[in-house]
Amino acid sequence: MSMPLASIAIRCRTRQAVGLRSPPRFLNSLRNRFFNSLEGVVVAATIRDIARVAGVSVATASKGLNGKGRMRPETRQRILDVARQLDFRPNRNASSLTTGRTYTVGLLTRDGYGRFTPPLLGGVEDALTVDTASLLLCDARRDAVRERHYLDVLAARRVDGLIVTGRATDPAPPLPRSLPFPVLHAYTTSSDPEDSSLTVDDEHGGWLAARQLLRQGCRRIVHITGPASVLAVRERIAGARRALAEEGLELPDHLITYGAFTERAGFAAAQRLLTDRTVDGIFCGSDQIGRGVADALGALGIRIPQDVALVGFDNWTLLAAATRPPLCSVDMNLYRLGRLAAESLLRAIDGHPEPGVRRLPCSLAVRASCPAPVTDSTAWQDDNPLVPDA
Amino acid sequence: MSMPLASIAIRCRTRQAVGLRSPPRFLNSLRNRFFNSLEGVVVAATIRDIARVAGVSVATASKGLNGKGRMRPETRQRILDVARQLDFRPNRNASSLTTGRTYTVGLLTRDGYGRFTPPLLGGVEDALTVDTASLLLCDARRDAVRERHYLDVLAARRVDGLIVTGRATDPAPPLPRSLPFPVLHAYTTSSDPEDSSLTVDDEHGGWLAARQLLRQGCRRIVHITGPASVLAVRERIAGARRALAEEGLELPDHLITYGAFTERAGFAAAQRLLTDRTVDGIFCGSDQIGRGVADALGALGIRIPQDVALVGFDNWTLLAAATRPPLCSVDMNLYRLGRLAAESLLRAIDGHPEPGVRRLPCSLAVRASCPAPVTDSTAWQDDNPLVPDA
DNA sequence: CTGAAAGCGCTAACAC
DNA sequence: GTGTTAGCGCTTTCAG
Repeated sequence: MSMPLASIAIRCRTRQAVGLRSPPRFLNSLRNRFFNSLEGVVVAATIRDIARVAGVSVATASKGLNGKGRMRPETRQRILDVARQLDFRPNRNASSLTTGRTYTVGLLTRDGYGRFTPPLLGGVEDALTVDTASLLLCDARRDAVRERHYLDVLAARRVDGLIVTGRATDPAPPLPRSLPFPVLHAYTTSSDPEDSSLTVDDEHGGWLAARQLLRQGCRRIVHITGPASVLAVRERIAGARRALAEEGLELPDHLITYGAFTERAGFAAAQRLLTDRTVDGIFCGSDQIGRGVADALGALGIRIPQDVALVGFDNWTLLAAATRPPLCSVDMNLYRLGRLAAESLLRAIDGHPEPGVRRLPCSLAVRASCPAPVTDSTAWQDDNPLVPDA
Repeated sequence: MSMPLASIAIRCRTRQAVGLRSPPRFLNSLRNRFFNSLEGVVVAATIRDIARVAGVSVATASKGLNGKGRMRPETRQRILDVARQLDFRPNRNASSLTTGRTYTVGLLTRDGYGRFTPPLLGGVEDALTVDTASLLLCDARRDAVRERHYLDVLAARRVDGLIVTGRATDPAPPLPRSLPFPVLHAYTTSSDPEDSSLTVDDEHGGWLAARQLLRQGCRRIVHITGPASVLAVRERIAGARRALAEEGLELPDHLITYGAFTERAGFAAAQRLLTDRTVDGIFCGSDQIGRGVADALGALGIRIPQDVALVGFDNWTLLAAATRPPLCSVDMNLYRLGRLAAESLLRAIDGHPEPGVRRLPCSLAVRASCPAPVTDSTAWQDDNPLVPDA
């Protein structure tokens, strides 16, 4: 019963090498079953081996292995035992031929592996493993040709679905329709409302940031942020205005500085703004800006948060925690976004697409630059093990 | 000749949904050929469709599509034309069944998607696309169970090879031998000398850093770095010592501060060290440390580089460029490392493994904190489009 | 130069 | 309960 697998006495390291020296017929039928091992080449067990050794038919072996159909418990057990002994690994490529499911989803990034995609990746992968699905990675950079190419590759591999990520939440031109798999846009969004997109609620993030400054007691709040051409920038402003309005305050245009999302820009803007010593709170459009602002305030001898409180955006721990003092920041919960995106895609694959754009709320990571305690559930939960941390 | 594909009049969005309502026999044979499109479900063309429409046999169609064998040029052309018209996409899972190659390689990271893996990813992917191979992503975190699980998954998917990355260059316990595919360790290394590893030459990096400080005219150089338990830390020290020795100088133990790779640690160490005002150069073990050091010097009124020159490590543009002044830094060329790792793996897949540990030289990104001109070819080439930049 | 036939590893419909 | 049979889409002999 525990009949060992044949171990062919050719010493070599790869299937390819074997393929080259193999006589036409004999080894050919074994072509994709070669394993390397210390003893040389070993042949991977197929379901036929299992069936033979377990003394059942191939069909029964299949059912036994997949827990399908009805059969005597001891038969099933025997099949499973044999499979374990022979170190059987069902060839998923073969099974997908008949089932039509590959349990593979593609991830197409238009952003390389910049700042936003990696945290997403972690969430996506975690959600997919539940369904034993795997992730196929495609980086289209910002190149339409590459993108087209990858879509072909993904189609050729018959992925069950696709997640698209990008560098901004702005609606991007949709992928070609009539793709042979459902698509879900994560972080980035599609301009076609029929598509499914899951992204960040930047309005909410802006609201959280401003409200935190208000709680800290700030009354004269200014905003230093990125280019106005970026949707997220405009939405965060809208959110901040809503928070201020709730207290009867305003964020007029002349108190907003648009620029780059960089430390340098933050530093320069802060120097300029702080000639007005009545400012008591700054909402920074990114942690990089926040970092530059903090440095500028430090240089000017302005105390944080006593004189001016600061809230950043992104909760990029590495940066926010190293700021002096540590930077309170809005977290976009990208890990969770990835997770939910993958779950939504799995539902779409199961025939329940969820078209339209959905936005996920942000949370707040309270730190010393604006330490007012957060009493409700918007506090940042550390469910993001994948943020590069220090 | 341009006979259109049948377009079944069932409106629905996914194969699954079709599968559910499909009568047993008829649609069953079409199970994995459903496509979505505006008109409803469309059936993907198979090689049989091509053959039929082109008026040849399946075998001929196959040869024609793959450019194999001999055949009349016009026959081949006809086949290709039909394939294009029918938007034919060969099912790679099916072909891998017969060829034994999946043109898929796995990437197993033990580091999540932290600091070092993403730049690597870009290089790996670029090298793989040349071979039309795809990347299957597996994040084992630091969990042995997950790792074991993923190895099974990869085996079940019959990947052609595997790249393993990790968070440090220290030799890690090898994967189980007798894996059914060749393995290449990138950045991380295997403690088994039979395995193939490609990593960074930290000794060279340390040498570059110290030599740059020497060129700047520094004579009393100190080193602030991470924990001594990290191999890279020790190797960089060895390299720095070699550079200093070339000038008859030394880097005695008491001028080395071990700590964490953080800004905070760099800041504190610099404050302590600079009570000794004869120090004129600091080699920082990471850009984070460098950043902290620069801030400390700034606070002490010490000018960079006039009073003290600074060289960092990692060339993490985001950090190094934002330092005041911008931080000169050693680049580990991770994009290139990824590229070369993938190329080496492809050779291993082709039967030419390259066992042992190979180390790739570093380069130097010269910036204002230590601006001595670099005359030779060790200057940092900007072939790393994937470093998150600003 | 082309095609018929066999087979890759696995699943599923249907008899027995 | 279990086995027989017929595929999935593609490649590869090998005979014509």
